[in-house]
Amino acid sequence: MVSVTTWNINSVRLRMPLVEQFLTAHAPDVLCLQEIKCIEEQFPAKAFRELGYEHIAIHGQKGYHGVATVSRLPFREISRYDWQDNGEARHVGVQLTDPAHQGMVIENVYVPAGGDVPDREVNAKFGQKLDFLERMARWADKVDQPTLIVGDFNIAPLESDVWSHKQLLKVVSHTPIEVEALQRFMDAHGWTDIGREHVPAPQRYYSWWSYRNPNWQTNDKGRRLDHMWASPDLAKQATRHTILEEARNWERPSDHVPLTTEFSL
DNA sequence: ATGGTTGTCATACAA
Repeated sequence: MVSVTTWNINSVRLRMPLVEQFLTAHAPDVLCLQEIKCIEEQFPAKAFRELGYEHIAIHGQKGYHGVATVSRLPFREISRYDWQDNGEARHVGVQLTDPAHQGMVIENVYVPAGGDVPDREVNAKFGQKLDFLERMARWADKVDQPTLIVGDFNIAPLESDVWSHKQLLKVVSHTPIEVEALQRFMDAHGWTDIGREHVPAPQRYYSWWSYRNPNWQTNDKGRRLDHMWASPDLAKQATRHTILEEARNWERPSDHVPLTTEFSL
């Protein structure tokens, strides 16, 4: 069995106590973090090692963005793509090296949020988000190994991935143009959306609730921005998928919650 | 239509 968690942690240094709480209680084999918000030298590697996560791949930058993958299973870092073509740290790829794990590739990605206005003519960040997705699609077309790609995709593609489809149609993260770009990425490899395999639409499934709504639980204006997508054959080996919604209620929480998938490898 | 919050870094920017 191999278990993998993805979690946008929104500052790994600030939230290391929550990470420790999560790892102690749930102990996934691999943890993919997004928005670590630090450079490699500032990453709390020692704390991870002491928890048994001795294998660490960090792609960081000062203050913003940044991703890291930590693991109890041995891996080798294989890639750091700049799909935005602007030097931001938004991806790191690793491959498990123990033969028992069949060379499983784990890609950890943080798709840009894309700013507020869903129009690339007036909002460059939105254009960068769309370009990022197109470059991901071109890359996915060539993927030829069993791969799991996880992370904060910053897009909620399905109607049941948001609290109100109608009210969010013009809100960045749920606009048709983004959903279509994400679909091109999906079609380029034929990924399986593991989250929706295990929690089929139209069931409620959210992974993020804004800090701007203090009554997040009562109002439940969530979105499914975080995803775990697998190559078709690998997806068939996914046995369990969990959403740790309670983590949104922890003290000084991230606005995203951890998602975990277990594979029979 | 507007503002609501958080984190980093330095008082603005990204989400």
